[in-house]
Amino acid sequence: MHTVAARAGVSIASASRVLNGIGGSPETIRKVRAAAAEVGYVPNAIARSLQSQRTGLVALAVEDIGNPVYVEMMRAIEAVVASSGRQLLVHATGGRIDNETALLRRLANRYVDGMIVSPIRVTDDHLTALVDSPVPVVVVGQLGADAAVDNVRTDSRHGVALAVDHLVGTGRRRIGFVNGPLDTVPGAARDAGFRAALLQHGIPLDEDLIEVGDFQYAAGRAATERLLARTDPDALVCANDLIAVGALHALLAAGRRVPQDVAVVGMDDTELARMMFPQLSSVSLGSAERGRRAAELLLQRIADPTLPPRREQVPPSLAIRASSGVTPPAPRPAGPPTTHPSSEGVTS
Amino acid sequence: MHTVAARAGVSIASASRVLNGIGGSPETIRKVRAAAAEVGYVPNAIARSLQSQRTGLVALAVEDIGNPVYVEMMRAIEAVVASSGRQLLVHATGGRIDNETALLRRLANRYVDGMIVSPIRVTDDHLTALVDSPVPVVVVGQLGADAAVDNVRTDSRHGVALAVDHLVGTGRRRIGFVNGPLDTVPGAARDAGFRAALLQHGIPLDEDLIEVGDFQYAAGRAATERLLARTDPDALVCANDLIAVGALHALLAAGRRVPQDVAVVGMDDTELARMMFPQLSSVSLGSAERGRRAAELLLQRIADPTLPPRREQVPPSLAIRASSGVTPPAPRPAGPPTTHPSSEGVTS
DNA sequence: TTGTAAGCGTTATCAT
DNA sequence: ATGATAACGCTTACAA
Repeated sequence: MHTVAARAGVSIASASRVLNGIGGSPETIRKVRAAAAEVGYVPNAIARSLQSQRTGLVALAVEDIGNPVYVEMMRAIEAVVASSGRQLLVHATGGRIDNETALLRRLANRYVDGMIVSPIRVTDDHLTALVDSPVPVVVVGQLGADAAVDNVRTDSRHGVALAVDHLVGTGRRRIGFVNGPLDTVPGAARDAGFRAALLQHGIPLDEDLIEVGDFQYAAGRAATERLLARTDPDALVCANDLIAVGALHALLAAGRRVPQDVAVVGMDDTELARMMFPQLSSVSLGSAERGRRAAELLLQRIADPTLPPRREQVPPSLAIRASSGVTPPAPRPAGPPTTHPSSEGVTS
Repeated sequence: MHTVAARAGVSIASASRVLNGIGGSPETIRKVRAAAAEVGYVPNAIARSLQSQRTGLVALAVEDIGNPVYVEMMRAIEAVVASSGRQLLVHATGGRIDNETALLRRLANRYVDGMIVSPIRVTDDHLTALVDSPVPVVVVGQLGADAAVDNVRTDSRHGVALAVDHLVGTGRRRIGFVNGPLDTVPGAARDAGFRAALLQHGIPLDEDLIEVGDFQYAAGRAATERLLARTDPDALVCANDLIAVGALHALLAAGRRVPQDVAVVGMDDTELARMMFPQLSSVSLGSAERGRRAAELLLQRIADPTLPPRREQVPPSLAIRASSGVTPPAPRPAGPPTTHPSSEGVTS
């Protein structure tokens, strides 16, 4: 900038004005533009931000970008964020809470105009960092009732209940549950939901039917193998779709037919559920909708930081597909996946 | 900072020193720390970066985070980047080139210490932006031979040839090709590779056997449906794994058995290929390895910007699985997916 | 319209 | 060890 101004023979202020398109005589504009082009001037966004107190950047922190549920959430967020002229940056924390806190510290210190965070583990320390963030933060996921942060959640306990209701309603009684880690917020909520749902139906709890792994494909498969080695379920509720796909593999490898011998229901209702054979029934937790709302809350708060903390809730719903259908499916799936899965109902 | 210094009754410089852990008498340290805690001081990273000329951030721009190949690449990059104490931010461009250029302009202007970009379309304008970037940039993907940018590539033409060789070698003759858009770099390269490979084997080209869509699941399915409506292939090469999954659905829906009637080979060899029934053969383009190398090149260049432009190449390889096996598979897959797919060879 | 100068929030240099 | 003071690169009153 200094160089450009000198080269154009004008003051640094005039150069700045021209480069920002405000004012300047035709002659000045010409000279400055020429000088800028000659030296290949590119503005330093950091310096500009120091002055303007904004960056035009918004960040999203999730545990695992490999999980399609976060991809869907990200897409919904991106659409909203882009409409405000900002750009979205995503960071995968890998579930390492120190990493997440570090990110929060670094990014929230003004590198971005705001953040959306979807933590699966949340400590006090972490919560403090969220609340004290210098830039607006919106949390997607369960949070203590009194946390003073904008928050969009779903009711995953109810989501699990939907799955159990459906399975019980179609005659299943030995219902297994393949969950993620219990020290995570979603893992704990789903565990509680599963136990409550069985109780609701008067089905005695058999701990052998509950198995825990990570929220990932390989872990889901391994967990299901352990479960099958010791007991014999007629249905499996899985804490997310990645686990459900792993369970499907384990079941088929063990010679079980799905859904005839064992029905499978996943959670998150991602594209992955529709990609499988048989297509997976899955509980939608409204991830895209939660993302969209979180982004809107964030934009509102960026516009007006004095807003009181808000909380929104998106209800779960169940998409029933072949993996838990009551009619025996053909050896191979009958048709291509539909674009709008929830339109498929159970046929009985 | 100003406030903290005043409150502690010391100069702004002393406060800065204490907060950065350099020097200060015990008494000063105590006072400053106390003052900082009282007012809830958080450093402004933007201001710090203006001074230090670094942010500790590295960005990765890819077309579509929903594509598992980019997830794998991202994980490899993240591992390297994290080892340098930096954090990785990802941006999905959605293939919109203006978006990518805009991102480049914004981020590369010092918001990040460096960028890795994997463009699927590249215009002159775009290339200029890459070359002129104020911060180090590494490109993953094909680029003009003379582009003065660090570049990690694979040979996707050869990758397609591997697939065709394998199919021809197992007796297939009517080999179809479901590609992505021809106006993308990978789409064009794969198209050329397919045509060259057929020629190599003396198989006459039948344009009916070639179909084009997007690099996505739904597009792959639709493209395959169009192809099946007009001709009758005994094998299908797909330009990536998402397309291959779509093709699998279209084939099964049309009553074709895989691999007995139609063999299917995907590309990218992502986790998705191992998740399907039957498991998909796929050409690995070494995405994780390319990511890892790109990250290393970037760190080197950040450390020494005077380095000459470098170019590295990662060879493709073929993982053969059930979808193109010559032995008729069981109605259901025989076993669970293996962690290391390339160890599975064809059995005949 | 144009130039001077005062920030934006830090860090770093240099006397003291 | 500490305190002025000058950067860092830019924007923006305010005067001229």
